Amino acid sequence: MSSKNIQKPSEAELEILQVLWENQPCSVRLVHEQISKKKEVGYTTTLKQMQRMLEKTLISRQGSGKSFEYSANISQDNIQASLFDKFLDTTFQGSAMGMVMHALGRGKTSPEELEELRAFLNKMEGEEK
Amino acid sequence: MSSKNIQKPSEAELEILQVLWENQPCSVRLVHEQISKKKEVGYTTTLKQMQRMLEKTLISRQGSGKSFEYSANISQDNIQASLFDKFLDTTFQGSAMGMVMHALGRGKTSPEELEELRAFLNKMEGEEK
DNA sequence: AATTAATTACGACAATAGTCGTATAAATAT
DNA sequence: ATATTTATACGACTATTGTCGTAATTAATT
Repeated sequence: MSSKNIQKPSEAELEILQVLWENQPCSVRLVHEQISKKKEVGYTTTLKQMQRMLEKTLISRQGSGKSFEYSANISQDNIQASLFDKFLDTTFQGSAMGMVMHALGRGKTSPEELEELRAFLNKMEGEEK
Repeated sequence: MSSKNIQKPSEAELEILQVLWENQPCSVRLVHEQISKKKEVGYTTTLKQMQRMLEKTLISRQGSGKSFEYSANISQDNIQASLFDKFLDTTFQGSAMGMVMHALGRGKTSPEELEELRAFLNKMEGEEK
């Protein structure tokens, strides 16, 4: 099996991981500020959340006393792989094509991206022998 | 805004909706049997779940007394659109291309599907402007 | 009509998620 | 040294989810 048995992070945890992946290592303060841009929430809420993630070893930290810096213990790729399959299954009945077409058919994809995708496709068919 | 403010169904609710979309209108019994193929769970659990979904008006039913038939109140397309955006955002930072490539790069896509996708792509570029 | 079988209603409980308030502790500024 | 600010620790509470057991109801059998 390719994707390990990662315990699925909750919605809020995922948001925090998101910030970490882009800024780690960083402080709770920073994470909280980023999160605050998207939704209103108290500082201690974010802090508590991260403390729990620490216990679950979803993240880790270095430093001491008043100044800690946090980092994610899982890579984004890992999470993506792990969540993707589940999502595909429950929402698109496992049809990757169904999802891909939905993704492209939303009208939010630029011609450049379509071109990029086409190139990717060519590359895949090339390898596929 | 294109996708309405649908309250996100839980995992278990989604599984039930899944069955409904394919069999509606149908009984709790049928739903439960389908669910049972995937995981072990008591009949009353499924029933309770569906009763709650009824309250939330996620589904509705017709009939009376002992024989009810249930149907989903939301279309699969709707849910897909609604969940897709959220998932894209939290897991792939909003990059549809990132997700599409992940989907294709898993090595689980058949050549036929790739061909199908290519055709879809051509069609899109044709329509564009 | 009485018994049996199937279905629905209801209440309860544990686990998880999300949210804060308050208390401590540490660093900084006065 | 003290006061002030800023972080962290900790406990608590609410809402949601997932799970059932048990009771009540309805339909079908005998």
